Amino acid sequence: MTDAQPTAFHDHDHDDCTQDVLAKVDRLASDRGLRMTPVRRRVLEILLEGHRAMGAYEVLDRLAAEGFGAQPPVAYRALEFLVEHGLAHRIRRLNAFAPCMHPEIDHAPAFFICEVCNLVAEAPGEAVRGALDAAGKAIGFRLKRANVEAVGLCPNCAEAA
Amino acid sequence: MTDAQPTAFHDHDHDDCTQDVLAKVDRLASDRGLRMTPVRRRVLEILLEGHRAMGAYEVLDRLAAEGFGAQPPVAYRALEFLVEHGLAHRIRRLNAFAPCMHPEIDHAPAFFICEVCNLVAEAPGEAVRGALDAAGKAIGFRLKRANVEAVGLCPNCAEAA
DNA sequence: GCCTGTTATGTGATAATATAACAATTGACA
DNA sequence: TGTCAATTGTTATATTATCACATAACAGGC
Repeated sequence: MTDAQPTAFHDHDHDDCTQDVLAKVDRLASDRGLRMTPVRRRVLEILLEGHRAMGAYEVLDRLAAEGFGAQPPVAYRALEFLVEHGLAHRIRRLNAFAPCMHPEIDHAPAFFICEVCNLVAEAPGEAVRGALDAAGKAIGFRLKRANVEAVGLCPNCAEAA
Repeated sequence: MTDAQPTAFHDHDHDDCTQDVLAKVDRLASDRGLRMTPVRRRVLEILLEGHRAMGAYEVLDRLAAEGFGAQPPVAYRALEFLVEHGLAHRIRRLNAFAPCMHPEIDHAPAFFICEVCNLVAEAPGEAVRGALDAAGKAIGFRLKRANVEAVGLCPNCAEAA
């Protein structure tokens, strides 16, 4: 089951939120034999610090400051690993990355990006994906992956406006 | 009304297809007072040459070869103009641009990108958009724009595989 | 243990994509 | 025809991403 309400746009205990995801990831990594090396885990933690998408170079700066390698491939490789294994998502619209909030489930996420506060929420996208599948089927397209990214105002910023 | 079947993945008279879009654009431009200057029109024509997405620098090379300016802003500005007025779309996944095949109608396109032959089809995305709207509404998000991009195999390449 | 193939990391260099800033030109139209 | 706004041209630079190759860590067989 997926959360009906993504936490991003709501007050919540973010430490809990983070720990929850990390715990899921640890379990999942040992189940699947993924190697959560120091860089990779640290990158995920960095992404998890806020419900924002982070550019590779922003991540890289953090890594470099902490004694990891300081060249772009260090960040890109870790990010690629996370994305590849469903532990993070790439938000194309922002040329940035966000942690996956549901690493085990919900593998058809839709992203809602607030253009004011830059918060990014990962919402269940099954219905969207269903519609997309149907549209693809209608034209004989064999759909593998999709990215669905919406831009607009989050509840808080919408109210403020 | 939107085409039920996008032409991209099917045999068709591409000259007709191109002329059709250009004619619509001309009409629309004069209706709305858009200035289809030489660069802009040429860029649109270049995009229309195939049902592929084209990078800004690829467009730029073509422009430069034809005597237009040879610097990136020349291409980016024309592309931005086209996108802004709904005459082209930006395919974030590819860092590239595709002509709009329905410049007047269908303003919730979903894109289907073939990972083998690189053809890009613009399919009606009303249903997808509807589902996305609903998902957004459920979390109180005021949706402004969205990009929906699917990657997979077009009918031809799927059959070949 | 220790060799060995594989996977991961570090580093330098560079490619590809995109924008800022400002000058020169063109077009609209009073 | 003068003037303002929009467009184009050009230089420079910012931002994002990858290549290529060396070094290090790890896993499994022996």
